[in-house]
Amino acid sequence: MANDTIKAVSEPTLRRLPLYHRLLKTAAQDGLEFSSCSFIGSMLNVEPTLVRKDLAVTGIVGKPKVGYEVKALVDAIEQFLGWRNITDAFLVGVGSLGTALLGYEKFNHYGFRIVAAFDNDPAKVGTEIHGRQVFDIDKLPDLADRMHILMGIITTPVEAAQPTAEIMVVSGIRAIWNLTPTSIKVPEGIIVQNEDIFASLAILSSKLEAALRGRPGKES
Amino acid sequence: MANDTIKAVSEPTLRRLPLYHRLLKTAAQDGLEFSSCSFIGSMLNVEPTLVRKDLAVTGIVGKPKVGYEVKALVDAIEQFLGWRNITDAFLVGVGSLGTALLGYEKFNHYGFRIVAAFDNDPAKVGTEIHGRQVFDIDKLPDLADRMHILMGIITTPVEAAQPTAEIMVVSGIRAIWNLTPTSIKVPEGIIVQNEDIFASLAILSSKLEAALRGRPGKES
DNA sequence: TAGATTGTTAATCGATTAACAATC
DNA sequence: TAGATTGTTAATCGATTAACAATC
Repeated sequence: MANDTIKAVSEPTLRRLPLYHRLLKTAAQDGLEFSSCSFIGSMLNVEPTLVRKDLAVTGIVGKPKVGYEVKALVDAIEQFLGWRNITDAFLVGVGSLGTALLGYEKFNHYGFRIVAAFDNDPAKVGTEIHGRQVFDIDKLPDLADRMHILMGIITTPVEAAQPTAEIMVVSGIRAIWNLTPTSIKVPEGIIVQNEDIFASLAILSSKLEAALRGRPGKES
Repeated sequence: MANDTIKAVSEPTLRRLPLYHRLLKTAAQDGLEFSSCSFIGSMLNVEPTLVRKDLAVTGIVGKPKVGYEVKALVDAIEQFLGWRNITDAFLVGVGSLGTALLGYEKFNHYGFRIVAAFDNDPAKVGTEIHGRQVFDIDKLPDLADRMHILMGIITTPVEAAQPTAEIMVVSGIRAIWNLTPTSIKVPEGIIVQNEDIFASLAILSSKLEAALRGRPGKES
């Protein structure tokens, strides 16, 4: 693989890969050895050609008339998505969502392990949640440095998101998963993934509104 | 369709509207009366023209040289997204994420109110979480019918998502917010919004993997 | 082989960006 | 008025879909 020919993978593709992975992993457990793009596509409502293009990024090649080897494909997707190399992460903001995430046992299947939590609430500092200690936010830079932490998760209230991100960045953290409903600003080279569940809710809300009452402001 | 003048609003637009709303609401509280698209765009890293096109869906018109009236815009976005008409919703699956959602006080700012929760775990049924009672899942159809519930939220384990959706559909629920990492199948006319936080995580994971190992990623 | 399925190139579709006329 | 900003139409860009040759 010549480096200059490799193209950046599109975000839609990255969003579909976990869907393929889940389907194929289940199928593998049920004994399926080979799978075609049409099968995958029909199960997930994705065009077979698109499936083929998505799978191409993993480097796996299929066999005409047979399809792809399911186990190899599952492995290749995991490898591609970085799920095989567990990255230690810090979580900041031990509210209800932060606590929920700390309770997710399966996080390490996705390449992550939350190793410590942080908060600025003295009542929470010093406690332990799902086996992880809660530290004062002031301790983050030193601990991140000593533990070589590269990933941070923000589950603070919205107004604390930006300051938290800045603390993370100066502490050497290079990838931030931001679960607050705001988009944070970071220097060049820092990877940020904003996950705004209220934006998702807005879509549902809007569609229901449209279905029940029709669009406001556009009298027909 | 025919000569229907109402065009469907694109999903990217629907995702940006809450961002504009939040910015403008804060700005209004700070005393800002008028705002231009360039201001909004520069704050949120969105092209001014795109902001203008997005805002057009709300029906609000701006004044050349002045911009848009902030308060009117905030109201119009809320109206458009359906945040002004509170919809009662049922939540199924009282795990860590479900509990976290039940704790969100601000849900009604987004047009929702979770009025009851359901689970199939006898240990949870009969308890109360953040002021909402937990019922057995078998009680859902009857209660949904009597309370005219139109919206359902699924926070069950992944394998229970599809059966739960089917119960919701036969109970008259018309919009489903699915927070499990699987895409559920529903009949024509039912609105579904899948919110897969692990897909978001996959993107972050993949980008970090790319950055650490030299595969070209898509920096934001 | 014959035919299903892959891998790849071309066409289409939709969203974003650019250009520009209207207007306060 | 002059100029900033809107609203709208055209150009661009990128992702999806269609077409088709290669191949097991």
